[in-house]
Amino acid sequence: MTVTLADVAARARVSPATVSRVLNGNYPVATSTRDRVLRAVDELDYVLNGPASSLAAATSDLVGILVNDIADPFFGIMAGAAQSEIGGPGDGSGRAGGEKLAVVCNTGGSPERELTYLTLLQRQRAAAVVVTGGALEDPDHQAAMAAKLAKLADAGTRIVFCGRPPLPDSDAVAASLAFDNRGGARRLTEHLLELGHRRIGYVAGPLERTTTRHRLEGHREAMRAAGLSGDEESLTVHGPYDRSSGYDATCELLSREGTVTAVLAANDTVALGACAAVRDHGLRIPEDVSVAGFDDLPFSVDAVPALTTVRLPLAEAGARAGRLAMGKEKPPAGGITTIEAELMVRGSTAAPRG
Amino acid sequence: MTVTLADVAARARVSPATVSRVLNGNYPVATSTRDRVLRAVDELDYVLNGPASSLAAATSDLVGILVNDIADPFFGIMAGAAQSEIGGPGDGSGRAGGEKLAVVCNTGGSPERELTYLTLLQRQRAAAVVVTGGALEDPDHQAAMAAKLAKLADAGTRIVFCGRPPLPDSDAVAASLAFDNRGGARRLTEHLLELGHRRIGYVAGPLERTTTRHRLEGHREAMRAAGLSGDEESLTVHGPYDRSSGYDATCELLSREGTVTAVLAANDTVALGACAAVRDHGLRIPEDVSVAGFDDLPFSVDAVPALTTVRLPLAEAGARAGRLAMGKEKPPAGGITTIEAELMVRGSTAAPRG
DNA sequence: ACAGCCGTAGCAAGCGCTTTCTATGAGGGA
DNA sequence: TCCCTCATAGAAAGCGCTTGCTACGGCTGT
Repeated sequence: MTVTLADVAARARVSPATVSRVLNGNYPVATSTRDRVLRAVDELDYVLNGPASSLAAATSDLVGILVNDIADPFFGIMAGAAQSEIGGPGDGSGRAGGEKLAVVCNTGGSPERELTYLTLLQRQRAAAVVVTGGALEDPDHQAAMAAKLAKLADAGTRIVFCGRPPLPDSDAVAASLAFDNRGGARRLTEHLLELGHRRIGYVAGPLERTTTRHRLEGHREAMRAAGLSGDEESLTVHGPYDRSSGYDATCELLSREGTVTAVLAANDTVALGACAAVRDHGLRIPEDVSVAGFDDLPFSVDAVPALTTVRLPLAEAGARAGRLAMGKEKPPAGGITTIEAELMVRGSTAAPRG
Repeated sequence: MTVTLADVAARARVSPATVSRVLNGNYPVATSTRDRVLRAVDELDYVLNGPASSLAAATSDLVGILVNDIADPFFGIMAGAAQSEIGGPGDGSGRAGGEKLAVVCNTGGSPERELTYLTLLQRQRAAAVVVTGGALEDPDHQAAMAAKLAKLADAGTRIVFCGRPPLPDSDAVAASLAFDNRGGARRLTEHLLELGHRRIGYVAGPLERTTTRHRLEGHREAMRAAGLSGDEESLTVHGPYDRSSGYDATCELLSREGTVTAVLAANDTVALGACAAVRDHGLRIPEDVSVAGFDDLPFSVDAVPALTTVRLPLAEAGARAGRLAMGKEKPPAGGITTIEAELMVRGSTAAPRG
């Protein structure tokens, strides 16, 4: 029924070993032989049996990319960029050689699924894994991750973090690309402070995520530096990284006494919800309330008014992570790189009413 | 170095066969034996060798999801929904059993990559493949796809189309879920006509895609039914499914003589670009120009004004495709289902000025 | 002219698992 | 009491491929 290596060998009148070597192209094969084999492959429409070959060679061409939420462009952009660095052809080159199967796995932000996917990839003896997105700050989960990653690394899987802080005390991760969330949030807050804002609400992400904490810390650093550290608790609301969370949190912020003149959102999606809430309260942006986001996703420039935010070079980071995963690029010394975040000042922030 | 089935067997003092059976759970094993084996698995931290097991069983637990653009939430939402139906635990159930590895592959809209990914999945003997997104209308590519899919189906891979028109003359595809793009576009256009618009610009997607054609056809049907079929060519501009295409096309539309009073965009992302262009021309939405999108992506409701669009039940469709791929749900008779599109009238459309 | 090499190709031994077929022991019916 | 049956476990034959080692010519060097 299905064509095997042996069939190709028979048709090309060579041994299976030779066919294998032609296909893998790492052993000298005479040109005439090679041509004969290739022709046979073509004529029989032969497709290598991946499991068999992975078993025999003890390696596979699977590369996994873990994301928290595949419906969120934040991850989509990184994953897409990584995938194009990893994927076989289509990146311009010819047909032969390192055709990796780059696949993205959606954890939905769930720690169990994260671990499960890692196990599944371990099962498949994945060649590499790119883990994106902020980590959970639960020590148990961190330990479980570290253990799992160590095992993967042991088995020869190259591991790269992208947009995720490095794992402490672990040499399993070949390279970590972390965004400067803290610095970005600090600069964003400083921008607001310079405009004259003093009461700044902060709609934070879920409590137990590193990304959330770093951004919040950056924000508070700036506030503290300006001598404004009193109302931290009452001006911060936590919620998931989605629009409705931004809406609800902003409603709450606006209803508290001593109303804020600006709202900083955990990310651009949350900011969109915040904008809606501000408007539904009959307030104008930025005249009555300034709003800012984080990430600079493509839609942010199209918000009305355009969203002031912090740009994260998602595509570049993803591409770099892809290259690192493929071993096309050498990891930085120490394995850790911090990627700068750039403040994008646009129409949604202005001086508070005077 | 790495733990194998035999190691587990030795530790549990049973034969490898028994361990295998415990792990696959489809053969009677005494409870005491099972417990012993499970304990050994745990103690040794055993992880099944996927390739080996796929090779021996001639099946794998890989399920591929092909998308055109992973950075586009249109695909992200479908893929995410499909993936949660397919993925192992985390969907609430316990630990055992059908833990499939649902992975999404990003074709970037390139026909070659589409085919390449299909080959790669064929190599891995994927259990199922979900193909999303509109198809290319190139006969050569369609034929190549049909051939490739036939081979996959032959090898036992279940194939499901999601948001993609059925492949003619092929029984390789187990089920096709197609969106009613034509009907949606028709109703959207009718809405505009009822408001009194007569000169309606259409920013279409790339020429050679089924989605583009169907939406355009629906639009023109409605126009023709209203006796407005003269200016079709001059009122249509084609471009990719992205924001800048919407911007550029709308600029062009607005600069042509006999300016349009409404712009219909190929999808919501394009509509965002269209809105920006309208604004940059010093025109107001919807007072001067109405704008409408398609898909009803999450951000559309947050546009200002909120975007009139056509809702496609992406999550439902994706989930259903996932279930079909898993064989959890029986394919409809004939294998083809058309999914209705719902008109969402919001603030971005209104009657043209007087 | 002969030994030694290099360039190629084949042999055969697994890789780690699944699964068919067979073996064994404990009960139960006659 | 003996045989048959059911429940459970093991033996062993692959699944299709890779790769270390061996084999075989024809060349080169002396």
